Amino acid sequence: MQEKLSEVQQRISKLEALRQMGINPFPNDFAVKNTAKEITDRCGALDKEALEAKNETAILAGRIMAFRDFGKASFLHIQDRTGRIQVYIRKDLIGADAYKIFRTFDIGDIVGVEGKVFRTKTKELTIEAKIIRLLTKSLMPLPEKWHGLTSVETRYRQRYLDLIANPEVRDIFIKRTRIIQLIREFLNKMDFIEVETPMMQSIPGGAAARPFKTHHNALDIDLFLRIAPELYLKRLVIGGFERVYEINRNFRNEGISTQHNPEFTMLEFYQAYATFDDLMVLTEEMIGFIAKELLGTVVIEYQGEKIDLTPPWQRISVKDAVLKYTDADGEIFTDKKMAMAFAKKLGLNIPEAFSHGKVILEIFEHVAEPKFTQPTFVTHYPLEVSPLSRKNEKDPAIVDRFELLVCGREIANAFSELNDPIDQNERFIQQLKEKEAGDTEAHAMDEDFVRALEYGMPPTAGEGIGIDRLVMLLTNSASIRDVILFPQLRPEKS
RNA sequence: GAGCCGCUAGCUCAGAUGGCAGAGCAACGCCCUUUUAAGGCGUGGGCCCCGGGUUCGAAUCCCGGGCGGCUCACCA
Repeated sequence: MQEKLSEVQQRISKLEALRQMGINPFPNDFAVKNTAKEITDRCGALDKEALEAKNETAILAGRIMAFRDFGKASFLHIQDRTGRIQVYIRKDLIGADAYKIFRTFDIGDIVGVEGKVFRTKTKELTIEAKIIRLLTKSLMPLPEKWHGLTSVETRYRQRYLDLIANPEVRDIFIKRTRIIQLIREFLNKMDFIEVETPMMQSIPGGAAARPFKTHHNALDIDLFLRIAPELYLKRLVIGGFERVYEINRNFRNEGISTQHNPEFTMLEFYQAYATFDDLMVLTEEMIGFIAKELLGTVVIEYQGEKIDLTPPWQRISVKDAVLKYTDADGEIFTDKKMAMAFAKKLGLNIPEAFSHGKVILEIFEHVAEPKFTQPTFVTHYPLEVSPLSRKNEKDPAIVDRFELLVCGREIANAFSELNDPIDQNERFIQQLKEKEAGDTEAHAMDEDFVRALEYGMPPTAGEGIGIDRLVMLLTNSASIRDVILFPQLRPEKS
């Protein structure tokens, strides 16, 4: 019979052969004592003779990543959560029977190893195995050792393979975790408390975006996945949590790109008795702290650009930025018709229904936003596009708000919070008008939030930082999919 | 949603002009007790993304579809 065996079938045969010999290919009784890194740290400084004299031993486990077979001896590299280490297997040391079993092991199998630490001729720190045991049989062949896994689609769909094969990918996700830890460390030290607020909301508020809709059967009500936690966090400030933050997912039913994933992670924090000016300083300190702890420097490189995070960062108002990068007449900020005409001149296609502020914002985003490569706080956004922000004391057409731009991208958005319930109610009403005029992203009315404000919210400043984009920046990642473990893709089978 | 590019062995990739489906790694067999992209000799392995069409003949040309990437639009 010349039945063709696939590699998987070959491996299943090996597994069955082991079972025939009374060996469990999936045991769970191997007590791991060491890691690759711990062994390297412990023995890395010792030379061949010193190692010989000290008789250092190790018990560790990991996945077989490479195999070099010499007949009666073999070298392999195994990989655990801390890295790779070489293992040397000798027939005369583990015994002929054990060696025969060992020869059935494949790349990808997970093994436990016990032995002495030594150095080879080429000085590589190596475990000379006294015992090697199969802990998990792998039936699927791993990606190739040299090129690794490069198929972008497979990397995203089978992220575990990406993590096994590509150490730099692993690094990025370890850095992501570390960044979030550092944020918590920074904020906790400042007496912020971390909270969790609803992901399912009956009024999706706190941002201008299209939500995902779902339904609760028992209550028989439609709910929306949240687009922002903002209004709930402010309710907590009203409740007396004067410094509060949440790191969690937001969901927006919009396009997918290198900058956008339908679910993304946001840090939002609120500090009572602070202003948006205070938050600029806090932001400089926090991101500087993260960069220093994570990378050891505040001068980072992103996609070929040197980014200097040394404070203070440039501050410029929307108005000044537009005037700086265009020959616009100052009148466009007071006259909507002038603004529309100027936008048209720039080649922007702007619906008549857009508010004056939205026209200004469109102009700003078109002409100025891409210019800000170095970290820049763009301040004083138009009132109409900021329905939750406090008005500027001197100019009621603008609000005390900033966005942090790095490499032309928005990393953070912050403002002194509007805490006047009557003003807030009017702003919501204005948003409803814009919704009627055709703006699908206009903010919804939230009467319960207005009621909360009526009890009195202390003067507060709040900020949101897009964690995925921050991680992209700090890990030099070009696409948001490279910092999200399982980015949204279309299902594989149609 | 639009434009451009890609999809061939488990992985990484070749396969001008239409003419027997290829390499390296991985796998399998043999040799080899300090290698590290080990080496040597040999062997097996394919829904060429899917469906139509043109043709004596299609991985290759044409049409439709799927999935992915990039750019743009929307957005954070």
